[in-house]
Amino acid sequence: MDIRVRFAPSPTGHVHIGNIRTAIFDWLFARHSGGKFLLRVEDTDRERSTQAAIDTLLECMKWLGIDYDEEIFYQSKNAAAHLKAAEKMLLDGKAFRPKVAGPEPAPIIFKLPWYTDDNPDVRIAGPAELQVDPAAPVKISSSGIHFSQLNEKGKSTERSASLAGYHQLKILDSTGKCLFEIEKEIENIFKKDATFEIANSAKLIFQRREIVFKDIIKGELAKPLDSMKDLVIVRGDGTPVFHLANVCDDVEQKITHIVRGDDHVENTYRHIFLFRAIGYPVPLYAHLPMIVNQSGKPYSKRDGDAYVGDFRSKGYLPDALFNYLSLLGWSPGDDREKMTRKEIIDAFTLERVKSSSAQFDMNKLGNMNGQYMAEISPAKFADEIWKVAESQGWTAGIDQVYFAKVAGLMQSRTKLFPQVSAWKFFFFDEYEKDGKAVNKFLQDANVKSAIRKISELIEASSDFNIDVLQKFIRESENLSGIQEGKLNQPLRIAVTGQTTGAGIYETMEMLGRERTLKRLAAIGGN
RNA sequence: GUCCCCAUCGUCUAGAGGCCUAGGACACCAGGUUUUCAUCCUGGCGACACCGGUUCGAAUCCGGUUGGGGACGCCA
Repeated sequence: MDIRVRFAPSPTGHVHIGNIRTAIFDWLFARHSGGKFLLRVEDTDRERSTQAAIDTLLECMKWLGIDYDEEIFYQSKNAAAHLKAAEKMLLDGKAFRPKVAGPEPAPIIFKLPWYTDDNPDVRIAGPAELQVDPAAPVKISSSGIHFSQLNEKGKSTERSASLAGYHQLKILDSTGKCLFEIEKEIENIFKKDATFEIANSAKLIFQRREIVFKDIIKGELAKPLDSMKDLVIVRGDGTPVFHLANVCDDVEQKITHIVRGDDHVENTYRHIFLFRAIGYPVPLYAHLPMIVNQSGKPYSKRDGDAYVGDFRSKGYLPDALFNYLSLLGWSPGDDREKMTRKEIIDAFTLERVKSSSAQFDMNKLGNMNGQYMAEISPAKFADEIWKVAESQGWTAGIDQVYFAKVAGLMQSRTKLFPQVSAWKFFFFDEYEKDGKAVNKFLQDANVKSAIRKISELIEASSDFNIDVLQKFIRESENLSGIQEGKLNQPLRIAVTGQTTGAGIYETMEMLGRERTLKRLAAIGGN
């Protein structure tokens, strides 16, 4: 079989981390199996769909290296086919237009089929009974069954469902007397539009049927038909509804496997009927567990970090994010975590996807990103980080060769590209200083005089390199009675304004004699 | 409320009835390397939600309880 899967986002906002994870799993499955990965933009909600959202989606996919096969399929362009399918169902008696009061046109409603003997997805679950509120009549018509149930506290709640779930229905009153038998009236209901209102109903007994499918990830999933309703497939205004469009397009695109978030499980039960009604084999399903945020809640608009673009602008590497996301709800089965794209593709199977939800962990992503960062070649690192500095707008007049040297010094302690902004002290005399650290380390008179001594030693020397700098610092420490090494941190703050960074001797050497002396003089005083 | 789903360290996970005294990773703690910082190395802390059942044997199978999530639109 030629495997064909699709990623079908609706472009109504930014792509968030859950969406893109779905795309990643779809893509991984397609690439692993040698099938096709198709992109379908579900833009039937014309009011909320925007071109900007489509653009950012495409950009995020490209950034993460998720490529797609064939042309992008725009759902809105296939509306005619959706409507045609609905008309056909109307003609075949699989759908109907309810009578509506008022001038607005009626929608088209798909009717869950009454006769399901030839439908392998429907099975008999056994006899069932439901207590109903005798105060409210049970209403039965071609548009379904309507009744009220009493809860423990005696509160009455209304329910309606498709007739399809109520085979062999008998309605009994409180004495057990049968008031209605559905099999006797079913022809009248469907062919002659007969309606019934049965007062004093106390109990419904019927043969329960359920719709079943085998999910590749979750295993066998079933839902009783008596808890399902017929569904609108075309709105009163004549536009197709998601369910119809989605299924028609899957048929159109010859989709064989549907891999999507498990918030769609309930839709699947209905879509299976739609596939059958259209006469297309039901695809195989795999429902992915959700990703929840760091508080364990589903992602919502409030989770600023959820947008894929944010990860990019914060400096995360696409390969790191991809790798991390692939491990959310899936694992190769051994202890590997950091894996190349190819290793992930080779190891990926839907059967190994977990069925419980996974919590997003920034710490782990950060660690993963660090591992990828450490692998970047110095040249590429210098190149990438230059671009970031450029976008931060402070590269004018900076020598790129010198910049590359600084990058080489700083690479091992850079976790995220935007941290480059802390390097300005290498290039400018104006830079941010950590005021607290200055107060803490540079107030002591003895330290100041020791720093002054170092300046003198540097000035008197013709050499300026790591070795002599280290020697001078030790010498000054000894002269001032300061423990060896204790001058390092004050010096760092004096020349960089920061408490962290590369080795202090290397940093001073990189800065050069002139700048170093100038900054030391500003502290030690002369 | 009804229906559906889920449940192993704080987090991501390994685990297909005996290889489990439950393994790995992140985080955390301690020590070491780096005369700073980061990296790195070593060690430590730390979980089968609960109750029953099946079995010689259960994290694993079954039932129930609890907890969490999802779906119940002329949104997608």
